Amino acid sequence: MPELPEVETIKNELAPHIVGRTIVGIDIFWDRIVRQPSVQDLKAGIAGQKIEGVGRRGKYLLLELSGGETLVIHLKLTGSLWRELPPEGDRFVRATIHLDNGTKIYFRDPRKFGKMWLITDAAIATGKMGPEPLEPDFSAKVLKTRLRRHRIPIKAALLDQGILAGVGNLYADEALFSAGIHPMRPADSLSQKELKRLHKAIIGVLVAGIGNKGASVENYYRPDGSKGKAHTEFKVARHGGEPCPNCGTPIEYTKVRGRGTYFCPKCQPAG
DNA sequence: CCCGGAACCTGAAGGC
DNA sequence: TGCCTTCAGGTTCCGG
Repeated sequence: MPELPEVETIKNELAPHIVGRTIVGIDIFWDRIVRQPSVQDLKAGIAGQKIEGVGRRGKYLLLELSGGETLVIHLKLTGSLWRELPPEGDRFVRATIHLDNGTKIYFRDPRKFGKMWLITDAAIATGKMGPEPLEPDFSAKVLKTRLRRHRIPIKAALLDQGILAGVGNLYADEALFSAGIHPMRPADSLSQKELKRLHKAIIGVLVAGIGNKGASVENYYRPDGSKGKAHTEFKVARHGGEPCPNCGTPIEYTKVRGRGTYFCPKCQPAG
C-alpha cells in the first residue's frame, strides 16, 4: 500500500543512485503495466534519456527525463522498486529499467496493479490533485477550504486525491485517531478546533511515516529490499480488537465507503 | 451531488 | 492435505 511516506522513501533512496544516469533500455514483462504510450513507443522513447531529477506528486513517482518527458510511476497496492534482487531472481518483476552504469531498477508488483506513463505533462497521469500535505503552504485554512464543500465522511474525503494528495487508507485512520475525529463525521462538519487538530495530525503521521521509512504492510519494500517500520508505530490501523493505546477500549473495525477502517469508539466519538 | 459496486489482480488466510 | 471463499486496498468507471 505505498502511500505518500512510502513513495517519498522510495524517491529519497533511489535518487542518489539514478539521478544523472542515462537510461539505456527497459524490459517489459507485463505489457499492461504501461498506460501511455504503447509499449513499443515507450521502449523506443525512453532509451537514451538522462534522468535529471526524481519527484513525487501524491503517490506518484516522477522521473524527469532530459527529453522533456516524465516517466510517471504509480505503485498502486503492491508495487515496489528495487535496485537489487535476490540471486534467485523474482517472478513478480514486471519491468526492468537499465541504466548506463549497469544499475537496474526492478518494478516488482505481485498483483499487477502498478502503472507507468511516459508523457510530457505529468498531470495526464495524476489528474487533478489536491494540495501536497507536506508543502509549507498546506495550512489548516487550506484544509478547511478543501473540506467544506464535501458532506462525505471525513475518512472518504482524506482518501480523495482530488481533495488532498498522498493520504491512503492506513495514514487516514492514523490521522483521524490522532485528531480524535470519528471517520464517519461529515467532512464539512468539523469545528475549527477539529480542523486544526486534523491538519496537525495529517502532517504528523506522514512525517513519522517518512522517518520510519514507510510502513511494510502488504508488499512494500525499500529499493534495497529492506522493509520500513512505520507500521510498528501505528496506533489503530490494522489493530482491530486490540486495546486503544490511549484508553484501553477495543479498537473497532468497520467499513467506510468500502474501505477497511480502524478507530477507537471512545477517543473518536461519533457525536 | 452522492453512493455502491465492479473491475483490475494475486497471495494469504480462514473455514470445512 | 486441499479445495473453496474471502479479504486486502489505489484508482477508475459505470449505474442508480
